[in-house]
Amino acid sequence: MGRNLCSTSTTTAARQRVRRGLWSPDEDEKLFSYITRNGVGCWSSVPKLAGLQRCGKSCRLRWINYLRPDLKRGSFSQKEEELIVSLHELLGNRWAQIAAQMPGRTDNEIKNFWNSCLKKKLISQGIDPSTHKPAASEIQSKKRAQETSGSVKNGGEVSTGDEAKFPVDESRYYESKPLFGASSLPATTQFEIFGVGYGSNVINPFPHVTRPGFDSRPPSQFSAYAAGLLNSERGGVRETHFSDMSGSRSTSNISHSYGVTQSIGQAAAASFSWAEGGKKLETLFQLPDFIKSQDQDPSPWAQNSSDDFNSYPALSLSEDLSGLDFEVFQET
DNA sequence: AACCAACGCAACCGCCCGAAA
DNA sequence: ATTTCGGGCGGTTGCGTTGGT
Repeated sequence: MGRNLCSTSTTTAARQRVRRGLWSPDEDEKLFSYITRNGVGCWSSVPKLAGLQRCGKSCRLRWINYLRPDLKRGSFSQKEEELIVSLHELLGNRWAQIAAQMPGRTDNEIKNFWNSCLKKKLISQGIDPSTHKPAASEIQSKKRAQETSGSVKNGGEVSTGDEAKFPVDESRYYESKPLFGASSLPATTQFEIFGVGYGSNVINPFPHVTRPGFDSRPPSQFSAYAAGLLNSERGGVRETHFSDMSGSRSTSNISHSYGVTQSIGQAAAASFSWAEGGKKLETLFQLPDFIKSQDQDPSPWAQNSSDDFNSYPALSLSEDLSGLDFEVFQET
């Protein structure tokens, strides 16, 4: 079986050829610029074409987990937490599949969140995070409690714990109810969900950074733009390139800013910002005016700021979206 | 102020799979 | 049918940050 040099080669020469470790702002710019211009294609050729001394795999990960403009970022909401738990119960550690149901979130992000927070939270609630059933110790203590109270069910047997009382929302863990409806929404509606889903948290999750021309806009504009970037291979955006490398520097967070010119001749701006300490790069966008807002009427998601994910056909969402043409771009 | 442990997260590793040669 | 290659995925590592002492 073939092996990717990046991931498997252990020769010193091979390792010396590619850079490793944290990405520099310059590398991020190069990768972002390249992908924005050319779209996602053959990752193995990206480093060479983009002028990077990284392996293609590293470029791919950097794009998917960090540079992609449609990433939500920011902390997970309560509803997102619940959705992750529900999906994990269904899918197990299939993070990519879970991420596919959560636009704007990456598998890596969800995986990290699960391992660092949700797992512990479930354990603290007496739930075994791998089975989503009460932990053995919890069953034992419950059994003891029932025995002492004299209200033991089923002759004192505690088989699966399904009937045990538990200090969590039982319906979540013990009912085998379907998580998502089987209905499918019209494509336009799904696009709105997609847009708002991406955009809801995109509105400057980093309040210390000012994004002129962006923060005042409806989120779906950003979303539509982001979707177009990702969809460029399919013709959503035929050609997008950086045209103005006249960066501006400030003393604080904004280190670079660039113009992004669409093939139709209207400009958006993207800028890279490094958070305090220079450790984290944020990709920021100033959106082109030509992108029409698709959610003047709030979408279901927008209306439900409480994000009732269970109301939507999330299991089929990603597939449905893949077939969309993102007409918002073609309107221009 | 200095030290240390815990935590969070970006990045890497290694394996698997499907497509192409 | 077999080999090679590229991409995707889940698991793991390591570093920077944060909070407590």
